[in-house]
Amino acid sequence: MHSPELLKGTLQTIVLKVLKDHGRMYGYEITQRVKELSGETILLTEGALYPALHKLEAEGMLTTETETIGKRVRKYYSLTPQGRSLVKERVQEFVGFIKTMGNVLQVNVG
Amino acid sequence: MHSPELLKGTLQTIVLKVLKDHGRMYGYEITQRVKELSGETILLTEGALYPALHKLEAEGMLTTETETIGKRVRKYYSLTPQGRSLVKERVQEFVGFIKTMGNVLQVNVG
DNA sequence: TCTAATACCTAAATCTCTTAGGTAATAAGA
DNA sequence: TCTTATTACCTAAGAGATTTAGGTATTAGA
Repeated sequence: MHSPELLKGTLQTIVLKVLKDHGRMYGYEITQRVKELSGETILLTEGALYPALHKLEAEGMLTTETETIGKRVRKYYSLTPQGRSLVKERVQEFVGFIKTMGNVLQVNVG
Repeated sequence: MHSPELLKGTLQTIVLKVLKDHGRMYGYEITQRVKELSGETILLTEGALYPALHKLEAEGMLTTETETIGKRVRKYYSLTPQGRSLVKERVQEFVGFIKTMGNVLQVNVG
């Protein structure tokens, strides 16, 4: 597990990008996908994830559909057009930040 | 200016690394050096910097010497041996985090 | 002489996240 | 069949790092 401090501020970016690449996903699925992509080092906590999803939905970045599998309910999230723009923005922002940090820390981050 | 959210958790790493590369520095000098290295995009706030320096000093990572230039006081910070170890650790941690994020976001961060 | 820059500092508020709790269905193993 | 782990959603209190906003004072420049 990475120092959780570094993760701050990246949650939205991660969620949006994973949704863009994979399409329609539900909350629990997102945590599993991120866990896998990160080699078990990024373990999203539900206490952070669900409020983040709700916030993005309230802002019009995501839409939801509820599906019932057996008696269990799943809430699927998809990007809206606005959400798609936001992903690009956030990812670019992150890449820019990394380049800057590479200069400041004098390290190769490639 | 980068989204300040991304900066969270990186302040200590930045301060330590800049001190390692440049040697003995005072607070204001650190803000200016980081500003310069980052192409004016990382502007450390004093409200974050000074408490961070004090904390690192209290933890034995930094030592201080006060110097008076005219009537103005400067407080110089230097890394202790422990501080030197911490820099390596923090920078490695950051680089690892970036690599992981590269996988999660499917982007080239080099 | 007024403002900007240099130089230090603290404290309240803010924001994000962790921790810790709650509910419930399904799968797997003893 | 009983128990535990996993799946699946959620909220709220607390913690921690940073911003915002304030304070003091010297020096340089217009």
